Amino acid sequence: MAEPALRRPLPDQPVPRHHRRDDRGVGRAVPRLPQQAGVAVSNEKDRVMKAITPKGTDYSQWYLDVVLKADLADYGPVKGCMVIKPYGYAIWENMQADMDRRIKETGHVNAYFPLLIPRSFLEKEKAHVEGFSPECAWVTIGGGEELPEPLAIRPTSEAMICSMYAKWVNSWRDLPVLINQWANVLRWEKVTRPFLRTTEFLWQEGHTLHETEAEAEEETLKMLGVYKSFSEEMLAMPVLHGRKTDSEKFAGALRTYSIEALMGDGKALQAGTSHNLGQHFATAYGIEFLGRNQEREKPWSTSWGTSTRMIGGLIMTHGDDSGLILPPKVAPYQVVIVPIPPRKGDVNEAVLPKCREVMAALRGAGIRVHLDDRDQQMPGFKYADWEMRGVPLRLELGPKDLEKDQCVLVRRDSREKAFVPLAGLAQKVGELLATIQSGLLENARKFVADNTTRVSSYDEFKQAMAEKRGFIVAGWNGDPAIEAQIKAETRATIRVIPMEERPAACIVTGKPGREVYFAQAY
RNA sequence: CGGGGCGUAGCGCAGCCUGGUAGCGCACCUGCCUUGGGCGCAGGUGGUCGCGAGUUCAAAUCUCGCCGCCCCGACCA
Repeated sequence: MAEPALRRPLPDQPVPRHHRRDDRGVGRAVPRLPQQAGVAVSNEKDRVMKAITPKGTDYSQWYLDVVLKADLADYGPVKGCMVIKPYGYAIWENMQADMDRRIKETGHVNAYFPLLIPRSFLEKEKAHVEGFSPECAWVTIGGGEELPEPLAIRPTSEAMICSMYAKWVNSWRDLPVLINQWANVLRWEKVTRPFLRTTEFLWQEGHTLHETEAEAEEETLKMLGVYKSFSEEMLAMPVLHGRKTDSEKFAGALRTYSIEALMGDGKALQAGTSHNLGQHFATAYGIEFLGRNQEREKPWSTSWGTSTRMIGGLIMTHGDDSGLILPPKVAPYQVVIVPIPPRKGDVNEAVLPKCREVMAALRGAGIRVHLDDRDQQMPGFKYADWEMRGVPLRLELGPKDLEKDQCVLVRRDSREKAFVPLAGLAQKVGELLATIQSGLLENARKFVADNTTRVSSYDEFKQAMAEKRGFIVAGWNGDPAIEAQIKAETRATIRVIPMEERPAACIVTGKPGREVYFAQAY
């Protein structure tokens, strides 16, 4: 069988894939195939129809192709509002289940707060309302009548939740309040991209109250740590973590921390944020409690969130020119079984029953398995199809394998192929999945390391930004004006200030400062 | 919000310049055949050409207006 073909990415012609009814590739720097009326390139027409734009040709087109071709999402009728399709939603459910477990293990409970927020509520915290007003959507009519007060569709829930907390908290004994909610939020975005920045998105938002500033800070950092380990352990997506500069801080926060991942095109993606809100919201929303010393006090609050944006990060961290590559821990199907039907007249009709048997055995071992028993598709089609969807392991089982009591396992990440005895298969599969999971993280870490540049002059900085982007470690003196200047001149912004302080001279001014991580942001 | 591109079948496109009532590939349906890397053959289904005006005997095609979508940039999660 065509062993060499196994190692070759399928779309071996740079063919821009388009979607919907637009972008003919005109005006874009991408090659087009010569196109006669109706005659797609003859011997490769299928390949042409199904291909994904190679990353190197057009990274953002590659991303959109993968989202659509892997069947993760589709565009809805309203700009920026996507449908998360079952396959994409299954990934989210896997992420959600694990994140939920981590949130609960750190002592939080779930609740649900209303979607609609009265304008007067939102307006109580000045910086907050200013930060969100440009992207807020308002409901002004209800039941056919104009409302006495417009209602905001939540862009985030601090206003609603803090208002409720004001009712609920009376004593230091009521603290801490540790509540999380899973919800949708809406932010009116000018530029949208599936998963990365959508008008409506799904997330979890934790909102907590604490007796002291130290406790609030501890909570803020604890959740940042939860996000970091989730990202690395589940998504195999390595992240930097650290504090945001004032210009990147959440509207109304005292301090914002974030985790930042590096995408395949050298841009950074903020994948989760955690805020120490100080007493700003307690003050604005009138949350007070009677303290241990019998005096009225204001609690310290935090909030932290991760969203469906992480799915975008997942795609761009691992995907290749054949499509998605999913870490086993979040893959809806960890193994897909492709049966190779017996030839006509072949007495061996045991292939499908055997596949079902194998599926049952793997499921019994807790492995998520799908049997692709569609009889109208060729095996080769199925290989390409599931590769596009990123299934970590493909299991082929045909008449020849039955004779030898074996099957064929092919890894999505390395395309390595192995003949494996059916006896003890579940254990072998489990091991392979674990290997793939850790291998993906390792590769991603290597990518980050290879694309992190430490510079000591602004010239080096500019050169690094022009040549490879990625993370750039450089000295900064803490001046927002310098930060703005660097952004204007290079597009790089400070992604995080690392937790550990390392002194370094500012690359622009030469003044004493500290090392920070720069990158162009998504 | 600025720049660019594009709206014709589910998807990708041709037709438009030079008006005459819509075509190709894939997908889909039926049958046969095939199945270890995107099978093959034959026959089918499917479109008020983004919307609205105008010009004309006649508009996918020409004119004007509107709407939408994608990409790049600015801005913001």
